[in-house]
Amino acid sequence: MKSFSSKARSELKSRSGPSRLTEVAALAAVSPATVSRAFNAPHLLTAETRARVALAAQKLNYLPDGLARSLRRNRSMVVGAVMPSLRHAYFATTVEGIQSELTRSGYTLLLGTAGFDQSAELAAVRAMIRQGVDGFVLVGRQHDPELLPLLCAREKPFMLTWCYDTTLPSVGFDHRLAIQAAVDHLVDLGHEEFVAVMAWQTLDREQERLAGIEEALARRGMRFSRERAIFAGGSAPQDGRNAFRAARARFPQATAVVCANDLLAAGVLMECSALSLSVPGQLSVVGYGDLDIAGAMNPPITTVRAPAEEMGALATRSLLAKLAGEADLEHIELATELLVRASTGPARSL
Amino acid sequence: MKSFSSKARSELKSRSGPSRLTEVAALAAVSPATVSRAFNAPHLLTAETRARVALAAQKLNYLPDGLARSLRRNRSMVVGAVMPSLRHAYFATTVEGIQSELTRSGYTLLLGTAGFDQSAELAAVRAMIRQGVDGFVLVGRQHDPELLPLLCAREKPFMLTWCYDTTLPSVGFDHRLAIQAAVDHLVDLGHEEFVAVMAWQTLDREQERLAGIEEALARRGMRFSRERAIFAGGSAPQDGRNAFRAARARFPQATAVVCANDLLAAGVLMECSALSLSVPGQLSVVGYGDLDIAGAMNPPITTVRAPAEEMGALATRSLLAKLAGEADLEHIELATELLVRASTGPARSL
DNA sequence: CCCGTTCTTGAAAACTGTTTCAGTAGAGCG
DNA sequence: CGCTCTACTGAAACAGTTTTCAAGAACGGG
Repeated sequence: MKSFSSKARSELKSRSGPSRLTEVAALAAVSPATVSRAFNAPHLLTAETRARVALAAQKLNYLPDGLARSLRRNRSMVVGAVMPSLRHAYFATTVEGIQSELTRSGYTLLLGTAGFDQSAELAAVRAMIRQGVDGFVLVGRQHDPELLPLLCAREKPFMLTWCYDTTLPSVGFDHRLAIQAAVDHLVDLGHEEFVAVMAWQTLDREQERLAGIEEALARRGMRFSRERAIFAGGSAPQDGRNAFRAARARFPQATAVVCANDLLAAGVLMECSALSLSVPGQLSVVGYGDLDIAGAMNPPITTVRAPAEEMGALATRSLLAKLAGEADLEHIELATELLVRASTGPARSL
Repeated sequence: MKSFSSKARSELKSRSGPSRLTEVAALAAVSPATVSRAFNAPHLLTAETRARVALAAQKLNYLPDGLARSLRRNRSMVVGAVMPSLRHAYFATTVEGIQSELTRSGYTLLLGTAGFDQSAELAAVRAMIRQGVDGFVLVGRQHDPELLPLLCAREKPFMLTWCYDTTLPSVGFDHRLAIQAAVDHLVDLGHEEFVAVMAWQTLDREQERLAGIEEALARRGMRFSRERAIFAGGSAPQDGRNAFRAARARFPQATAVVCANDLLAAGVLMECSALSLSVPGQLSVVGYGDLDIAGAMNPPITTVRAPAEEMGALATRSLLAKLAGEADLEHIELATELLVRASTGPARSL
């Protein structure tokens, strides 16, 4: 005991903070290498040594320093995700999916938000590379031109979510097909005059949706002119409300409104209620994304369910597989589902 | 040129990955120390050396390794946040507040979700400590008993959000006062028979709200029995709907419903609409939190605005100040605001 | 011209684990 | 008993920075 106390005193050198590997080693009377093995390759040690180390570690409340370990191993067990925003439940839900999959495998999440700004996204990715993340989960196909080269140069595997692409590792769904289900549904109900309420003009996903609307109508022999798409410049209910007012001013005869997301659709419904327009009696409205709000409105909104959480989870699983050196699906296409609710009905007879 | 190429070749040793500090040093023909200074204390160098290093770094596409730097500096420029969930816009918004404040100061965010489970929260914090985060932003007052001792032992500063406490570093508001504003409003409208629709029985915030309801009524000479609080066991609209159905079965004469959050309130409204109960004609409903959904419902829900983003931002600012060694406010109390909308009205005459 | 400053730079130690390599002890076998 | 083989452990190198200390250069004052 005496030998220990003197040893410990010389080791401690008045250090007070959290304990180091070497202190555990000293207390357990083994070499640092052995302590390291006790944590990383216990099968290499005698049961007795292992127990001694475990006891010492516990006594000192030892937590290995992940930075040092990551530095040496060149592996940090952290993955980075950059989302446009968390205000929209869409992406927040995707983050939940990422999280749950990561913690299952002992990984941690470094999160950034970039607010639909490509250079902010690039900056976030750079910062994360410096922090040594092992891989990335990103959103969408549109990025700063420097982004993908950077990821390649640093050999950081990544997965894209919210888009399906055969040339890039991605998990998503076809925004075109998804919205076409909604449009088809409206056409089946006899609608002929459409307007669209979209969020951001510059976003690729929005453009795809728009193309989807055009295509679906074209297939049924109708024409959708791009003027009939109003860009709200935001995706809060109030934006939808304003956009719909503008749309209605220009196309009063429209009987069907296709919205780029459920918040916009909720705004449209609010305006309808203010105008005493009956939904679906006089006007049918479809949303996109299946937020809580869609089911809660009165009437509940017909919408397309986007597999937000699944995308996060599957992207992460695929990424982790890649990190583990296993081959895994790189291009995953998920299905969407049209949820027919009470905001859509037969076209009013004119 | 010849001397460089041979030098470079010997340096490179067939390494192909991203470049190191020493490689930059070699290319710029200076010592590693100088390169380090070029990044961290440029004023110590001649303009000429600085330029040479900058050029070399750019040529090699050099990004400093944050892990090594953090290890040496004992400072990672990462802060950790553990939220109960991101599905609820409340906490997602708080994360946004944290994020924006962090990026402003060059910090990065390590995010965890713990789903209202204290041991999961503890595990997340442990993992983050291993990853070397500099400090924490957490939610609420209730934690695993080991959590705070752990943070103290590791000398990790932290801030609590969504609670106001004079003994712990925290930024929040008084849940009691907040809900009392709503209750007072209802009493002013002549309501006497209350029920409450709450989410989780075990949550401290819920208990405070409940206490707030009791107190507000007591001050006005009324008594609120705890049986009149129904715990939905969740906070989706559907949970609120079910809970309200149960509440109504037991207290059919109630004219006012106080909900612990807006999603629950939305559910209550849905059930009312299904029962053809007019709101606010026959029943007044108040929510809590000012989610999008509250303003979008029909009628829009009277609710108490919770400063979710501000809490995140202020907590972060205070944390960063502490990390910078500056003293800063440790106990910040924010105000809430009652948003009177159309879901509340005079008590129906019995 | 010499000495004390000040400025700029480099050498080497440090940060904390991991991993390779080599060595020791014990077991098994002839 | 000696040899080989295996199982376990330790010494030392290593990961990529930062930082301390000291040395050399330049410079001004006396």
